[in-house]
Amino acid sequence: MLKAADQVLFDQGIRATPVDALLQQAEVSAATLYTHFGSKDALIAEALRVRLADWQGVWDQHIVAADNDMARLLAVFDALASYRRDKGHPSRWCAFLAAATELPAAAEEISAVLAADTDLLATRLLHFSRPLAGPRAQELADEVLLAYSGTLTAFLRGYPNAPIDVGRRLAHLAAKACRQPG
Amino acid sequence: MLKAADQVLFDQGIRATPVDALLQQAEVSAATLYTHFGSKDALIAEALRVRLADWQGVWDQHIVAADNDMARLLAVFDALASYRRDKGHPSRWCAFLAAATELPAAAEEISAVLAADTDLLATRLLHFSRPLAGPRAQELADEVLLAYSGTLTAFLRGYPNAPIDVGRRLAHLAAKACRQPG
DNA sequence: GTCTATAAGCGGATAGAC
DNA sequence: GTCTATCCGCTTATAGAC
Repeated sequence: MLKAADQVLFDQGIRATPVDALLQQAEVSAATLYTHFGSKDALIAEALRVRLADWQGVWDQHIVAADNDMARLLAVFDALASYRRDKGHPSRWCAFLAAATELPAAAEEISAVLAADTDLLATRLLHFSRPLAGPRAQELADEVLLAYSGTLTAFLRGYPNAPIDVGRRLAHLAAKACRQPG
Repeated sequence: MLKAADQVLFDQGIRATPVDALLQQAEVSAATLYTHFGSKDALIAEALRVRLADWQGVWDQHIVAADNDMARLLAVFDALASYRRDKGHPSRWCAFLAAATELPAAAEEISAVLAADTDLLATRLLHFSRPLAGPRAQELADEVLLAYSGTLTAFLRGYPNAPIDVGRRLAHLAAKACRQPG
């Protein structure tokens, strides 16, 4: 059920997907969904929570595998590539940003996950920016987050090609600039 | 009517806004909307076309005002700041990207405007990248487009603060790097 | 717990008068 | 061309049997 929801909701669109489509995909019946989750919104929230946990796990692996400060900062781009590659059904772009756009008056339960995603990004990128940029760590973290968000949005836009490479390049430049001010 | 549509659709959300809300905002009646536009989708498409034309005009002004190659490339960020400042009701982020997310199976009329926006960005940024980056112009244009998209998405994410400054900084770095390879 | 069938409400669109 | 009133379909959610 959750797997089906993740696949269809974030590929076809959250609001564009009627509950019936989820039921059909999961091969269960309406009553089952509503006894387990209570509402479509609650199902969305749960699917987002699962997704955030999965994504964090993939990112963790790439951080552990990185062997220097620069690689740890840029691991977020490698993790994104892995996450999308390993997932059978890659979402159209970013499920969290899609939810923010499609559900502007989302239930607290939903917006909390979006905030958690942004917070995870901001916190980790700042952490990994410190050894590279010292006092300019916040500046660097902001730049990398922007490059990362730009990469995600490039999937939605369909342009440019190979957005992960472009975003990674941008982040790399930003990191080098903070080491060599001017 | 179009002004009301632009304000409400792209601030409250396209799908989240019922036709009734647009009618109330514009102080007209349902029949009026449907005789003039034919459908909600057609109204959305027209609002997007108007918005693209306005945006292009603002960008034009900032290009003309720029007095060197670097300023012309970065004018897109100044134009974005102007556009949002001068608009009474700034949209939540980018109307075109919002439409792409909210209407995944959009009518051709709508997706054409999105394609036109991306095309305008890609074409102009490549044009202004040439004098700065020469053979690496495409590379630079991709990077600036990514930084620009990241800036827009930062409005949706609510983070980082001052996204236009961050995006502009990234684009500037990318341009400098193309002038000084390595 | 899961199914079938159905209720309740909303949103987009239209009919017909003026 | 605009309004009032209304229709129709879709979507979410529930009731009641098994």
